[in-house]
Amino acid sequence: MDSKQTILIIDDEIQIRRLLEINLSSNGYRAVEAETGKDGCLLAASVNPILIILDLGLPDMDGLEVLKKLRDWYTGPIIILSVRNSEEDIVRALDNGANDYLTKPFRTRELLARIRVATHQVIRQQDASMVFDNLTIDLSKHVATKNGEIIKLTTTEFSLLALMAKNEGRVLTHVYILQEIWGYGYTDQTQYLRVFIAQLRKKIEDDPSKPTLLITESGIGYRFSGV
Amino acid sequence: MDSKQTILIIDDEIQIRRLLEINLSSNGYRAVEAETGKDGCLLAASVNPILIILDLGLPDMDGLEVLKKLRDWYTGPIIILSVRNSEEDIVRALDNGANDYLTKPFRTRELLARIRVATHQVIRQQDASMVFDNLTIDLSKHVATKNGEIIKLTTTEFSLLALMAKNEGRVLTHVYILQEIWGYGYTDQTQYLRVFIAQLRKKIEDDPSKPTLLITESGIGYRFSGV
DNA sequence: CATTCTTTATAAAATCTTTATAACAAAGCC
DNA sequence: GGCTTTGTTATAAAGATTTTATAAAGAATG
Repeated sequence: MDSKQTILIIDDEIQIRRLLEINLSSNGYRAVEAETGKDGCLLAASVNPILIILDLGLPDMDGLEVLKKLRDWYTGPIIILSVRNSEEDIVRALDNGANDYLTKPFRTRELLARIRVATHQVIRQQDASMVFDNLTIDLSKHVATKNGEIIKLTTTEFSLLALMAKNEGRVLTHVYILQEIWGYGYTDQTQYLRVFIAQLRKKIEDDPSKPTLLITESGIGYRFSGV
Repeated sequence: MDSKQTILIIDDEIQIRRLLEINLSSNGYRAVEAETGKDGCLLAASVNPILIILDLGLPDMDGLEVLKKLRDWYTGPIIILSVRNSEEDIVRALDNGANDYLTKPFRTRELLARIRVATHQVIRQQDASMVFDNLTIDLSKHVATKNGEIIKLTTTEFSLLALMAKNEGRVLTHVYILQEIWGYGYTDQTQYLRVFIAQLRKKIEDDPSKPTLLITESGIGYRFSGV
């Protein structure tokens, strides 16, 4: 259940990328790198990073153009890393959507602190709430309610319910669910799953003996039905 | 009261204040000035500025202390302006709630651009006072009351309560709370948290053994329930 | 010195894992 | 059809493990 936060680095200097990669990954982030502005824009769309570090001196296109292009859709923080030190460059970058501006050579620990500041202040609201009839599941608040009342769910129960609900209508196999919730070593522990499905049904079904939300697909797995 | 947005300057150098005042007011802001940390904290509470510019080298108290004091309740952006240029100072300020850090001498247009960035991205929390049934929490006055009577809370206790209440209904993980209250080096000191939650419950819950405000989410963290 | 924070110890509670057993359904056989 | 066999699922409950609550002692702070 590991989900490291991804930071995208757009810089053509291999040394800078290497340095950043080491520092970011040792601080719990996952670093994804792009050498050109074009690649950077494409990667940003596919990896959905929590933050982008952008060099202004790219070989293929002007950094400011990359910044504007990213800002067309990307709402997360963008930190500029550049050798350009003129006030004009800085002001222009900041006024075009950059959240911060550091000049090269930069200090690693300061950059990390500025990354913390930038990622902290943004409230990233994925549309994290799902509603099914009288059942709601709020992924960001980590809370589920039935008929308006909070249902007490353990960590594993909540993860399982969330996984099922996120795949509403789709049959998920035992193996798939076990992998997602318990991990790779547990794919043959079908009994765990049975126990937890029964547990969940007791908590969310109107009549646990006649489940309408967590449907058994015999021989295959389970399906969440939101109707 | 005019409609201009107020920026609070806390700096003991009259030249800096004069310079900032001219630049800010010619850019549509209203500048309010304080010479000491103490005055700054008081003024911040009374004028409710959209942004605070804080010098770290104040005569009466350490700038970092002022920053921490402000951050107990002030949720708007704080930009540090300081002659101190060491990485350690910068990182410490940023990790203690500063949104940006500029070294003196600074460039006016860059500062203005950074002010624009900071004021744009922050979603301002207006209400400095929160009411839950018979419990009230006043962030700016730094006071909590229960059934009208003031509850004596230590700094850490108050910060913890305020953090929980600000995120009412949301489950906050141990790690998140520890980071917010104690800082980055304390994410595995879950025991601290337990001790302080127990302490708080004794003070704010009707029956500490059956908490209704500070709810345990076993294996995850805690949740504040304002109902 | 009093207050607050940190650390330790231990009891209690909650959760997860494992086992046991019952229920059910489909398939094959007499 | 009725019966057994076989494979699958449901559920309760015991045991093991993890997590939490709380008091209290020690350290630091002012």
